[in-house]
Amino acid sequence: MSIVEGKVGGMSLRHALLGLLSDHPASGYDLLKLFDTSLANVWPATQSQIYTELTKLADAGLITVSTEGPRGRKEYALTDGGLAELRHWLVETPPQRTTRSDVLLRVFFLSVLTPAQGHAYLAGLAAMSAEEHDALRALHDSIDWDDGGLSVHGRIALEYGLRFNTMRREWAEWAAEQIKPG
Amino acid sequence: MSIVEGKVGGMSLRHALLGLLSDHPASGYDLLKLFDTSLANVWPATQSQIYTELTKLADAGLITVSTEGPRGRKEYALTDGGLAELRHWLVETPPQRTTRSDVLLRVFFLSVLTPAQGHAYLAGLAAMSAEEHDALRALHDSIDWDDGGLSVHGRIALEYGLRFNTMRREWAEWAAEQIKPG
DNA sequence: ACCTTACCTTCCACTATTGACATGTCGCCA
DNA sequence: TGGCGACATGTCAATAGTGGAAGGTAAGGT
Repeated sequence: MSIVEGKVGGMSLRHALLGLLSDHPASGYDLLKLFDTSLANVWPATQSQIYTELTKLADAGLITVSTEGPRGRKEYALTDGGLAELRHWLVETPPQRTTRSDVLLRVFFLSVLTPAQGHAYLAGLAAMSAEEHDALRALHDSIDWDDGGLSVHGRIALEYGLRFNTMRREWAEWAAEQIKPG
Repeated sequence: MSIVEGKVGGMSLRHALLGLLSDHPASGYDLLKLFDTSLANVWPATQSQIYTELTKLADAGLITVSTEGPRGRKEYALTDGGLAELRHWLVETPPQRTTRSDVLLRVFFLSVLTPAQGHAYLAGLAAMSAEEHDALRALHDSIDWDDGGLSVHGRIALEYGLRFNTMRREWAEWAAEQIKPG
């Protein structure tokens, strides 16, 4: 049974924070950085959201705070309760996928444009995706995989980015074929 | 610095509604159904959200309403302004991808479980994905593609679902390999 | 000393989204 | 007649997420 009250299913920001803290203690700022790098493609979050949630988490006893002076950095660490909550979320609550894709939604309605416009749009989309893909692959290639250069987390996130972008690119190309005039 | 500033933003529910209405007029209930079928994998929305947004859209003059009696069905139709807004959104506002994946986030933190638990979790995930994939493929195969059985929208949505699930399944299998004990 | 550049936290107003609850019409069938 | 299920809309409270503004600290260079 969950330690946290309330029956809401979502709240994954909370668990993302607990998950990051399960590795080692960190400040809000550290976590913010991690969200902007490792988790950017998986669960984006803003600064205001992170600090707010950290306060709630501390109030709920899932993490502890240690301050360095009255206005200084605060370091947060996972408590036993927090780890339990993280495990509970992982194994006992069903994943719910609510993927909202702005990009896909656009392509869905491309028929309101002229064929030329639609085609140009898709070409642009494919190019953008290809760029992202190349950038990711370059990053991927620059890492010495046998040297522990990246944690398993980072490696998985990277690979996910690669695969995700490959799919997006291929899909945009396929969609372009479907809408092509003639 | 960009010339165009001001509120850029999500608000894609609004455009999803405009897009659906660009095909033909419909009631809130009709749109609700469309969201539950065609758009379920692209931009999920609830009933309350849809009715609320339709009212706002009508207030903004982007759609018109025609009622059938005091408590009956209301039919909404796109205005010229609405179509212009839809086209504007498509061609002039940059797509912003904010994909939040509950599933991926979970896999990201699987290391807090025992290897056996983690492995079991991934196996379950892969199985779930495979089921969805099979269901989608069955649906796909049941359609007579040469008979106009599905609009280009529906076809694209279906194909997207297929590709998305294929990717999820393959990815889950790949991730299982990475975390496998030994 | 002054300035810049990280580092670090808090607060606020707003929009989006969820998950109920409430209400009513209509046609069908036992 | 009474109930059931599909059709259909409206409203609410609560939570999640966005996009800033506004601070304060600490270290290093000129």
